[in-house]
Amino acid sequence: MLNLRVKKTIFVFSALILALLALFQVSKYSYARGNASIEAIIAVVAVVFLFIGLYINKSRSKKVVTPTNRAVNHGKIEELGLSKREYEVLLEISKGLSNKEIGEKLFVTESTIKTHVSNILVKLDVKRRTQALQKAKELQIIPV
Amino acid sequence: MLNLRVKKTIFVFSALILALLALFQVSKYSYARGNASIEAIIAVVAVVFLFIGLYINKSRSKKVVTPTNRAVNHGKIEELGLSKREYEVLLEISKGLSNKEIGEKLFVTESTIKTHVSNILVKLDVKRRTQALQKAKELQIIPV
DNA sequence: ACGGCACTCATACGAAAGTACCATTCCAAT
DNA sequence: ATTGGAATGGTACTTTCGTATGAGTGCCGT
Repeated sequence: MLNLRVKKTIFVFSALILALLALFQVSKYSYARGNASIEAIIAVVAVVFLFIGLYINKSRSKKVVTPTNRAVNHGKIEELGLSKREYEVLLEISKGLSNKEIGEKLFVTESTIKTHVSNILVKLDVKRRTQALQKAKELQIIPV
Repeated sequence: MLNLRVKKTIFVFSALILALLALFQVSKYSYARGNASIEAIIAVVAVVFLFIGLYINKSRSKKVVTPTNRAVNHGKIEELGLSKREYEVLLEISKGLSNKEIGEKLFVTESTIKTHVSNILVKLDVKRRTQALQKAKELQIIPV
C-alpha cells in the first residue's frame, strides 16, 4: 500500500526529471541556433541544479529529523483504541491543564473530562495522569 | 563578537564564490579555444551546483536539528533556586510516580515529598505537577 | 557561636484527581 | 430499523495532591 508521502515523492521526482530533459533540449536547441549566449545557459543550469540540491536535501533532512523527536505515531493511537476526543484530552493534559480547565477549553463539563481521563488511563494501562504522559511520550503519541 | 560558526560560514562562502568564478573562467576559456563541448561544461556546472545546494542545506538543517532536543540546562536549575533534592523529586515526578512512591524510592516519608513538591511548584511558578512538567520541558531542565 | 539553609517530618484542611455506575443522545455500520 | 460505539454528564465515594504551619536536625560559612 503506497501512502501519500511516497506517491508525492514519486510525482515530484518524475516532474524533476522531465524538467531536466526539457532544459537540456532547450539549451541545445538555443545553442545550435546561436540565439542564446553560453553564459546564460550555464547560469540557468547552475540555478536550477542549485535548487534541486536544496530540495533533495530538504526532504532528506526532514526524514532524518522526524523519527527522533516530535511527530505523532497515529498507528499507535488506533492500536490503543484511543478515541479522537480522548486523544484531544490527552494533549491538554500534556499542557498541564486541570480537568476543569480542559472542560472549559473543550466546552464540556468537568464530569465528561473525568470520564475521558479515566478511559485514557485504562487504555494506556496506567494509574495517574503523569504516568499517562510518561507512557504517551514513550509511545510517541504526543509531541515532544 | 564573531563566534566560530560564523567565521566558518564566512570562510566557506568566500571559497565557494571563488570556486564559482574560477569555474566560469575555465568554461569560457575552454569554450573559446573550442576544446570542450558545451554539453560537458553544462554537465560540470550542473553537478557542481547540485552539490553546492546539498551542502548549503546540510549545514542549515544541522542548525535546525541540534538545539531542539535533550540535554539539561544546569544554569537554569540554579537560576530557579531549585535545590538538589527538589530536582531529584522533579525527575521522579516526570517518571509519573506518586508522592508516596517517590518517598519510597528516596527513603523519606510522603510528607517530605509533599513539602518538596510544594516548593518546586512555587519556584517554577505553577499550580500543578503536570504544569511543572510542561514548564520544566520548556526550560529544558529535564531530559526529553 | 550564630544565622541561614537544606532536608526532614507531622497534622489538618481543602482542592483535584480518579473510580464506579448509570443514563442519554447521536451517528454510523449492519 | 437496530445496534454498538463515542461523547456527554450526573452522583457518590475514595485517593491523591497541594497548602499552611510548625518544628527538629545537621551543615556551612562568617
